[in-house]
Amino acid sequence: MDVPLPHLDRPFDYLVPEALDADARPGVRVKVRFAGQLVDGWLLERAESSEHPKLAYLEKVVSPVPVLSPEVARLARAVADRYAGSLADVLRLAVPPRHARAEKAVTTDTPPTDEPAPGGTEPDGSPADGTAPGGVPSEAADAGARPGGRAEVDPRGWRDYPAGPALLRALTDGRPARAVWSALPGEDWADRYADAVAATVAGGRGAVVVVADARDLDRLDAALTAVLGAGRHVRLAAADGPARRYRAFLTARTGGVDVVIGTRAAMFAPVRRLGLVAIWDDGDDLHAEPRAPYPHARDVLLTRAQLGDIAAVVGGYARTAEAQLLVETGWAREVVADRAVVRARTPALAPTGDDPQLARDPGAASARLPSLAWTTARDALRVDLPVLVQVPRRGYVPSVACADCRAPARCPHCAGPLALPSAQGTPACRWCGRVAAAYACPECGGRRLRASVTGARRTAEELGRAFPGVPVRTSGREEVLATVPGGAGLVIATPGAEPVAEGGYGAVLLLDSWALLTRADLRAGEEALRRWMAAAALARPGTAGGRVVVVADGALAPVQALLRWDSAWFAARELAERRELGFPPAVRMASVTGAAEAVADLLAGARLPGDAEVLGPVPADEGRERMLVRVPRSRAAAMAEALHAAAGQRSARKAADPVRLQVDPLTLF
DNA sequence: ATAATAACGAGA
DNA sequence: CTCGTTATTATC
Repeated sequence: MDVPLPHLDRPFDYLVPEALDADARPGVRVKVRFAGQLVDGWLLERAESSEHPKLAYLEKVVSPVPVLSPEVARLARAVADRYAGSLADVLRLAVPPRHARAEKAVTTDTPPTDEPAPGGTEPDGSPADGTAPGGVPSEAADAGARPGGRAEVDPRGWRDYPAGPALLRALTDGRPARAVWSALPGEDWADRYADAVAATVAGGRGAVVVVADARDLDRLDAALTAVLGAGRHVRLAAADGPARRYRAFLTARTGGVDVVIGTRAAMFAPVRRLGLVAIWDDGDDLHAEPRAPYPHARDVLLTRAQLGDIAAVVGGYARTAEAQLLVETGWAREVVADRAVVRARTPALAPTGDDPQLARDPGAASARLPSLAWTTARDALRVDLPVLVQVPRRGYVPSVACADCRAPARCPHCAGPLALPSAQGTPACRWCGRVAAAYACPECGGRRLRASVTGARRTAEELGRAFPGVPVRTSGREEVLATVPGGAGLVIATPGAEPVAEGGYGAVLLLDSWALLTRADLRAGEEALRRWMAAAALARPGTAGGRVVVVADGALAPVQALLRWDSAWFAARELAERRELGFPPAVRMASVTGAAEAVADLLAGARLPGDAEVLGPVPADEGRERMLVRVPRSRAAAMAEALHAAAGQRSARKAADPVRLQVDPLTLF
């Protein structure tokens, strides 16, 4: 039933009139009379009988195309359960709005088929909750004959990773390998994903690959066309418009292609005999769906892999704490290069202290650049190589940190972030609301706090003046460049918009890292490292003259991780810290946001597991407030169920003011 | 939203 | 005890 009310989140039985018998197949959209009015719905299954005493008739079959495949229906239910949401909400995300003309064009020749995914394990909510078997098979275990004598796919660049060739063989053999892949600097990730998809297709299975934005999608699109040829895959992205999107969706649904790539809209794409799900750069916040129930593409894909014995690859230059958890629980195997190979591919990386000890050169002074950054850029330009300068976007969140050692200030009670309500006020926790009157920094004992604010754009403009005669290009929100030519030139880019340079950059400068590192965000360190690695990966290797300068204290952990190109180390550290503080993904959290009484009402009615912790309330925007519920991962399903049921009670008695439920919200404040 | 149903209270 | 009215709850 396509109504978002949580208390109606269950199937309803209807009689099928004779005239609709042929069209009324599972997966079609229908219209039914419900509570006196016509509402949209989904036909989930046909049955001989019903428990319900008096049934109404199906009013109409909207279209005979069974757009909802059984696999996706099952996935949607699991996702709704995980996120304390309704099936109808998830289906709205999973099946794009119908476009009649596109439907006519696609379905005239090919009817959809429903081949169940092979294997299949019991849905248990989140895949990482248990330690399911999986991982990349070892070389030895893989030595045997492959079923059906399938052609082996050349592992190409995957040879740089000891577990890489075995991963590709597993894909061709249709085994559900699960990999967390740390890409080498300079790696052509799109080519590697194209290889993985080709290996899957060679084994007669399909694939879904999700990337964060249109630029990454274009790159993957080109790589796949090169490897598979044209017409073997479709792209599915909301930005491509409703008609194209629905057309691509139907092409996949009807088996016209076995490979779907796209932005997060593609995470639910129906693919026949799905054998591989993959995500690139899972730390990018664009992977988090902003509509209820706010599922994350990584988690949806992993749930999908878990439900269907499907291989999964979570890849990026940097590793998230969530990916690290998959490795540590044994759910996935890591695919990383040997240290010697990492060293050979990494550009020369150096930190430069935060105090801008300005260079003697007048140019550097006017650009407010630390001298090392300036000389590094100058040297690269002299040998006719391009220079990338990464500057943070405007509007990052200012935070409160220790004035002496600059450690982010955290609440002594719940470890939430401290904020200053006014310039001269007392710091208060943004989670539990407690006032930290006598705050003392746990790192250095300092008692003074400072807000950190940095200018961003000006730096970029002044840089151009520091290197006269050098062409300057910018890539950012308004205009994102995909590539730049190889010669001397300055490229100023905001994180995520860095163009690829032909032959690689001679120098990469990472500026204003201060702003990234002190953001009042749980993921500040992880996010900084992710952005730095993404930019630094575009530099040439050190042996070919590539250099990277990060304007940050070399003693800080994220900076250390960058210098050693070891995000696995950082992710493990990050995860350990979150275990200690009780943060996701080590625990599961849910946020409940709304009018104060509504939030209190919902929580009062929720039969939460006994070990659930309730934090707050803290003020949220527009006069609403927010509470956080925290449970061990083993109680995640119970918490989601309890919150969903409580929301159901409220909607059943038509409680007026709405409450927003969010499981594992991206930002906790 | 709206119809069935339970709950309630006044008058016989 | 019945009827008429109102709160409650389920919605095939």
